[in-house]
Amino acid sequence: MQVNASSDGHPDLELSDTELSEFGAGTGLTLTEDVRRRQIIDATISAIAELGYVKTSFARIVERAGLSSTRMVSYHFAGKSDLVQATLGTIVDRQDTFVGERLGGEQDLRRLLLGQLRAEVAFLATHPQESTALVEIGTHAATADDADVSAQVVHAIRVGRFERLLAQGTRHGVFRECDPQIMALTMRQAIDGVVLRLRQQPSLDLDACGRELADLFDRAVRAE
Amino acid sequence: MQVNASSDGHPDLELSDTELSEFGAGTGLTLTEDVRRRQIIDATISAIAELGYVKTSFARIVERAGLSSTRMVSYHFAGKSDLVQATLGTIVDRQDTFVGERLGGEQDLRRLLLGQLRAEVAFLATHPQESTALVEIGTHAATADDADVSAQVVHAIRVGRFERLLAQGTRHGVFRECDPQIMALTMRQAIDGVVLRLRQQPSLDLDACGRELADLFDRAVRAE
Amino acid sequence: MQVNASSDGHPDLELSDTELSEFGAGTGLTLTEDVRRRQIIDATISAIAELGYVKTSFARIVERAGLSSTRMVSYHFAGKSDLVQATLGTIVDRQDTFVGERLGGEQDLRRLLLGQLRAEVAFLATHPQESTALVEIGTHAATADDADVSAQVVHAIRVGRFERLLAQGTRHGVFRECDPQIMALTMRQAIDGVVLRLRQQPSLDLDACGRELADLFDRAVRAE
Amino acid sequence: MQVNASSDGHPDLELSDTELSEFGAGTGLTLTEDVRRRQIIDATISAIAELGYVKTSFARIVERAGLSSTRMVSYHFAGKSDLVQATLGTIVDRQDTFVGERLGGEQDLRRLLLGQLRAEVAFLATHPQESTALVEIGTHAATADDADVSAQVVHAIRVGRFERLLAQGTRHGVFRECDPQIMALTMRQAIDGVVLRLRQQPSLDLDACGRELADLFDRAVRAE
DNA sequence: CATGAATGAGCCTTCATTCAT
DNA sequence: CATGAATGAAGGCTCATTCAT
Repeated sequence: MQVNASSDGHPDLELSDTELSEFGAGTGLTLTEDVRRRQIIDATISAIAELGYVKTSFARIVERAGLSSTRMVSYHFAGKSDLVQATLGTIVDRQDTFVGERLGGEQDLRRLLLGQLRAEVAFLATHPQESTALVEIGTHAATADDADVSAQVVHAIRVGRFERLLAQGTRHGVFRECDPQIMALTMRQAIDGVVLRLRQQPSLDLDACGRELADLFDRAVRAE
Repeated sequence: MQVNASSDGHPDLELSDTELSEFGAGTGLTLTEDVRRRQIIDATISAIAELGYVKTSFARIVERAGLSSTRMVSYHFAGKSDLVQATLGTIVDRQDTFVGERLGGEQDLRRLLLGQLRAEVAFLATHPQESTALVEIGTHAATADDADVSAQVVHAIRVGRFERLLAQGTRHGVFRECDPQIMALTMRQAIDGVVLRLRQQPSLDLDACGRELADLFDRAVRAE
Repeated sequence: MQVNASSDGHPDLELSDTELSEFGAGTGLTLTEDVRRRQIIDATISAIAELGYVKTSFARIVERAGLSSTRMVSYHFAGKSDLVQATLGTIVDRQDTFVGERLGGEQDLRRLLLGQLRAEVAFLATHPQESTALVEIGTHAATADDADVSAQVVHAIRVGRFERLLAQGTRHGVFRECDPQIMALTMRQAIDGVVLRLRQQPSLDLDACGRELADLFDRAVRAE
Repeated sequence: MQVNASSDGHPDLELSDTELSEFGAGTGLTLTEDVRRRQIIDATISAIAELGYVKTSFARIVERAGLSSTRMVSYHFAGKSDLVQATLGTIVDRQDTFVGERLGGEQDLRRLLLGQLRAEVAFLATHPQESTALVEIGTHAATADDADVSAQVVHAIRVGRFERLLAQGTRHGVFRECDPQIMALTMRQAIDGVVLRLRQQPSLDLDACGRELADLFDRAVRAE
């Protein structure tokens, strides 16, 4: 994955889906993933999901992974930044796989957009920890210059797909004229809002949420 | 701002909005309690906005306020939690005042809802630091059980108004049937998304954003 | 009261009962005691009794006294040391008065010694806070060179009486030959032990304790 | 030392008594965990003995141990509480060993009781720092609810043995009928009193003290 | 007689990282 | 491949005291 390389016009948020799904592999991981790395990453996901990004430290991670010392983490990852990046990549991969299976070879742009929305909410239902961790990482990446992962990257990954679908749909007359950046961002934020809500209200009916959001944005984008 | 109600007027932050910001750095003067608190709160807002919630410490705050030691902060506030709470209250007050002036005595529910949306985006244009800090505080309040401010409180403040307007509008047939919780949450998240976006793209046309969001949600909620 | 001046032979622990009871007055207090000082001292006693010497700070004291700021304490007392000294004096005065009334004009040395023992335990029953605070102050005075009150002074006050009675009794053949220092110290510690025990076992039968201790030391000191 | 039982053998302090005290200051060497812990504990004992419990901080401890930073302490111990607990355990172990050697296989209850008394005073003569630190820890454990070590535990350790010997002796008719709690507590306090006294009067003849106390309690408990 | 404001030093703890095997 | 040991920096907080009215 190359963050700054893009195939066509848009400023700096253009990453093909193929490139994006390679994100998790960037540090040398292959299909025969290092078991230790995976163990640590899973512990990181659970820690971030349950403690929040801020309270997640090497100490908390090794506790969950049942490792002997924090040295284990810094041995397998270059640093905190690297660990977060790898964790982010892993989550994105899993979500991509999940969503990809759901969408199949769907070609209709409208069904593709709304399907993406609902699939991401469905992913939240089956992978609450990954989803929560993803939002946490995204949120904190946005904060500081020396953040552990680039805000640009996370944003591109998480908003880009919606943006491309919208722009394409508008060009084909499927969707009305609108600012795809704002609309995509709102979609992203809407899903993340559900993630946040789920924390305070674990009984939340996610299926209904998915339908509600799909309906909401269907009305918001459809050509008149 | 009152935490449990929808009306205005925060218990201990009722200072007039006259300018106090010129009380600057390291004068050595002993200021009156209220002025000092305000000075510290303003430094806190700017610190959170620029550094993010996590990197904002007493040390960073006193640097910005030009105070002698971090002791100054813990002298005027019971603790970090108290400071954050007071900061939150101050920001919400300022936003309430701003939005209140914009909306005037507007009675029409639709114009009230869309006006609230656009006014909050307008507030972001004139008060970017307050807006950013507000999102940061809200985000981190959602994280941990022992957060400095209650997630419930922040959520109620920031989402409640939209939710009430939506429920009311639906009852009166102005808006279509929809889940007011999800819709209100999405509005909240949409605005916060713009705040986040502004950080990476300071040239963002906020006026256009406001219109875009108003249009988006107008389509999403209007009775058919 | 003059700590170092003594009327007769023993090294540095000789203070007449009269001198001792003036201890509390040494800082200018008269019968028409300053109300504020008394208020602060009482708050100090209760704080030390309930929180322990270590956790007792100006902040805790003003809380209990309902005063506005710690400045109130440092205004009425030269410093922490002065406050502790005055508190110690007040407690010793109260105990002296209590014990004095109990012993009346008793002349018999054995009854005087055992009566002192039992009276001090009785004081503990009616004045648990004063007693606890007294032990706390005594204990912590013994610790460091720059302690708030001189260990010598506290020791002289609290052990001296027993020592003099013992020495006198031995001279008159009422008590057996023994080291009056060790014996007096043990008496002091025995009573203090009851104070400590009372904390963990508030249901303790203090009357029985008093009898038990009196019996114990009666056997320990009586001439054979 | 086992907290809940009367026998010996502390769970994690079973290091042999071979001399390790020459592992001195700032060698820069990385020592094995156990040795480092012992070094820190010894520094803690000396600090508490000389400065008192209250003034003993991580900073004072690392000074004495010649370590580079306070981080060294929190690296080897879970926290202050853990350090105090380990220190307490170490001291009790040393005293148990010392007293055990002195008493040998003594079976006679009276000689066992008085021997215990004298052996503890003898321990004070050879291990003044341990003894002083022990009293300091015990005193401060008794104070607050969130003390570093439980008052119950310390009391059980330090008074329990006397109490059991007394109860047993009374059952066998060796000692008179008396309240074993009060009597044991008084013995404990008597020995602690000598510890306190030694601070102010280092020339104290501890051998004489031991004899005096043994005589005192022999008279106090013997069957008539 | 009383008060508010300010202060520097110290506390224990947690952090991610580096140095050695 | 794995580990133990060590580290400096920073965190929020409490302390008794002093400076001004």
